[in-house]
Amino acid sequence: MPKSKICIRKMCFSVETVKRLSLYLRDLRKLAKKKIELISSNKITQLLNISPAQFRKDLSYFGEFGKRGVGYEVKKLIKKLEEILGINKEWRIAVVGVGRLGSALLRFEGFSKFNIKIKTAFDISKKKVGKVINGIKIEDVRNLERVIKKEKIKLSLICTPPQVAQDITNRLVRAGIRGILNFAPVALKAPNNVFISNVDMACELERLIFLLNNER
Amino acid sequence: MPKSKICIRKMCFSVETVKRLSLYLRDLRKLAKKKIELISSNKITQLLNISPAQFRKDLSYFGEFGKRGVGYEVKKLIKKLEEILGINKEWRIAVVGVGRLGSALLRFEGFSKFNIKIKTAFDISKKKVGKVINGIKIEDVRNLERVIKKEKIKLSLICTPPQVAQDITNRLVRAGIRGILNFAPVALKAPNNVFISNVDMACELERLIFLLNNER
DNA sequence: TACACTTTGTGAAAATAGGAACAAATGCCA
DNA sequence: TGGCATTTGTTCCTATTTTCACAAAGTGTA
Repeated sequence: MPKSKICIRKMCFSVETVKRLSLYLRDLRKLAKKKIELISSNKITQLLNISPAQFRKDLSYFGEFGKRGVGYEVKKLIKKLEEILGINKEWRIAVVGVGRLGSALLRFEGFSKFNIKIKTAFDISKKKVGKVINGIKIEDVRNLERVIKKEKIKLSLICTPPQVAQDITNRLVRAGIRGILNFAPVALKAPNNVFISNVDMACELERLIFLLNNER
Repeated sequence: MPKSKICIRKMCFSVETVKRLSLYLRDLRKLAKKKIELISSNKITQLLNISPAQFRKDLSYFGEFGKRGVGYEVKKLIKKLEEILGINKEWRIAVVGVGRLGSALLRFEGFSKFNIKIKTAFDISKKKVGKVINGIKIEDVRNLERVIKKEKIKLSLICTPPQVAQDITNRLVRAGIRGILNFAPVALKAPNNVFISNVDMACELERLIFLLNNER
């Protein structure tokens, strides 16, 4: 499988670049909080374990944001990154599966920083349907297609058991979803124009165990 | 920063290889459940969006596990992968921070598949300390070092607010922890001999938003 | 203005990862 | 047994990613 590449402005870069942009943005926000106005590529990458050249090259795909001999204006760069990432406008998302993880996510306040608003949630259990968590009403999963279409939601989190995740994916795609963040431990299939990203605790833990187990 | 590499048996491979091993293992277990005894590199990678050559190369770092003209014995390969990953023996871990995510993890049954046992949990809140969730007693975070050392725990999950995650990391390292799975949205610093892995919802979501925002 | 310092942006080089392709090994069937 | 069909393990080549290194551009000072 070829690594996915992204091409805009006649240049191509990898998804890794995009992930790093998020990291930069997070650190820049911290700096802004500390009232730091100017930062060099050297300083900002010291904390992140990324090389300064990488930082500069990542940004270079999108334009010139620094001033030679000076560095980068923190506030300005934050604005630019928010623009590049697309989080300068609100994104409404759905959560499918209101188990322990799903309900933790419904209550998670951190999303608003990225202009993400959980608009609706779905579950199959009679007990949960109709309940309201953190202002979000839990809908019957049978109405998934209808609600997603009506609300024109384009992004969804999947927090269901792995056995039903693929079925949910198919239904989400049919309903017009274009991006899925999958927490279920299963590799999902979807058309090429639907982006899937996996949060996989198992893999990460196993990686750590492998490393501890294979030292020296 | 150079990409981290792992070298054993005179060969070097990337952490990506290790992550893929986890994916292979997961699929092999599914096949075993379906009573499938033999599988080819072609078949198993079809589901995973990985090339057969990649699969074979990943395995080749650790030995020869297939039979030419035939394929791989599912059960045998599962055993081998468990051995390679180090999950053939029990790993006891700690969870620091019993908020919504932390308590969801304490109740998560999926760990046992990887021979992972949450041995202890820590929190700062008086309300939570002493409570037992899913058989796991919540300890006062002030006793972190003592308990970790006494129980000889080597792996920990961090589910605290980001502001305290670095301080917790420092204390865990002092107590002898060798691997950390970090859920807090912050880049943690630790000595080179301590492995850190991040589960970063924010980055993943931002990546999806970027992709949706930059189509065509 | 001249000169010494910084720091960016970027083309070129180095390092890394991925994939095609094929010899070697195995099974099957006539 | 011989020939054909599979499929692995591995080499070599290609593509991608990261880093190096330096010109260009800006600041500060005398």
